Amino acid sequence: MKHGAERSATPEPKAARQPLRQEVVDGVKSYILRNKLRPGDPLPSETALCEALGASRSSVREAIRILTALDIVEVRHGHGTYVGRLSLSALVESLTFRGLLSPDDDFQVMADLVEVRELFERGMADRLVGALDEEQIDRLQGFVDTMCAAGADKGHGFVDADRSFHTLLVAPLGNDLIGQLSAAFWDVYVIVAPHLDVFTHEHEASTIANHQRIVDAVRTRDAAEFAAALTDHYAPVRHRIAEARARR
Amino acid sequence: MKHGAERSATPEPKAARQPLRQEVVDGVKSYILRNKLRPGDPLPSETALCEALGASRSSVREAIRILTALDIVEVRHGHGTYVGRLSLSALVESLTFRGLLSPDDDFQVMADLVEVRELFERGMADRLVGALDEEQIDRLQGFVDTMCAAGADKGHGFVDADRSFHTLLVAPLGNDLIGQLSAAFWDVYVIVAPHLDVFTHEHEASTIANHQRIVDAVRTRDAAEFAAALTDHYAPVRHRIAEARARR
DNA sequence: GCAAATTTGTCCGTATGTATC
DNA sequence: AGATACATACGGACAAATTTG
Repeated sequence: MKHGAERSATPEPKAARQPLRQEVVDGVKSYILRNKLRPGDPLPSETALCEALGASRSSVREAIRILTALDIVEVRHGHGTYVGRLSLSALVESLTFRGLLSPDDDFQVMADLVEVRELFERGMADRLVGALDEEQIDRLQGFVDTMCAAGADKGHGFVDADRSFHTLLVAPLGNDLIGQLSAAFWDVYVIVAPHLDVFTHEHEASTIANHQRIVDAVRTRDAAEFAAALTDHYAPVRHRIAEARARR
Repeated sequence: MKHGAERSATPEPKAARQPLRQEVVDGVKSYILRNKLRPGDPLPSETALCEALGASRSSVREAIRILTALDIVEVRHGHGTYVGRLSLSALVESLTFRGLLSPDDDFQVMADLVEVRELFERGMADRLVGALDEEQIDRLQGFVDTMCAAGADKGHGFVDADRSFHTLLVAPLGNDLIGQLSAAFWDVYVIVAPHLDVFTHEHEASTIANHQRIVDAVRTRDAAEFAAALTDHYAPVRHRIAEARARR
């Protein structure tokens, strides 16, 4: 025997042994938890992890790749490895690929996605119209104005403002998960839609008008009007998806 | 020069070049999309991918690790690599770690999680009481009966039935994403809660009673009672989290 | 600005464990 | 049981990026 001579701690003669890289994954996770590290904190170098965990550099590197895919660690070339931001980037990548893969009725993924976003905002309508303060409403108005001015920008400014608008809209709930999920789904939609002939920038004027209506409803604290405005905002999106689906 | 002699396709003299393994990641993704593969379909072996994409085993293997973390590919030792199931397993791992990492008020993650699950079910109450057919309601009742009988089982049968109950509850929406997110959040909760001294198996009797009430409300197609039953079901969970938070 | 040191990125060769036929 | 194909793991070497003296 030359390589995997001993697994030191646990021989595990019969039980199905997990790959060594998985032990490294767990080891790095434990290290972060044990030392109560925060996103951005430095981690030991690859060589240090090798001798600390008793694995070769290949195994350590593969483990690090897994952890980076989950945004649990972050690597900077020639600099070092650090604790990641724990974002939902893995969800975005996973859902994006799922959206691109589906063969015939792939649009179901997109429809589901938009429906959840609408559910977040409509389901929290009562709390939102009460929780948004004047300063936040002004910022919402600012994003609407930006969308108006971004007609020539060909998308960049427009979609960014749209994303910021909906992110800020659910922010005062105090539920970070909802905000991050909403943003993640928005990202997936923007990436996948162009590949499916779902035209997003067709009716910019009406999209802006609907956003304006949402702002007005929030400003007057009218929950019913707020919910109605959301319905009218998402209906065209739903319609465009159904339209593209019918084209196949 | 010996190793990175040529990047064949794109020299990219000035632009910030991405790591080779990322090109392999994109290459495998493109391969799956190009050939319209489905979950379970076989992928080329590592050596085949090496010459096809012009990369070494190390780079290919690291790329595969990234793709397995996202459940885009699945590897069976000594057998081969296949298209993965595209589940939300990465979300579960990511959120679980986030839940375990938080320093002082980590319970916010758990509270957010439960709130989203409740939002899914309460926000869709109207549609759910209409969409669930008799056969599905009978199966819901079956899970409640299982929870009753699983008192001695010490959790295993109990939690499984609980998971199945809520998964089936949102299934008739026809929105797979909601079902998978709901299940993923449930998994995270079950994994993280024990580490935070959130006692889940304390009031089994009342938990079962609340599930029974949900079933009864669905059977009589009473949306208001259904929503009320959900509130009473989730209130204790929320309370237990707040209770554990107060203990610190 | 330069050179050295540190750290990650990539490659190769080889040996081992695992599953299929 | 043997043969084959495949993934797993090791160790060493060099390339590229970054920081620092």
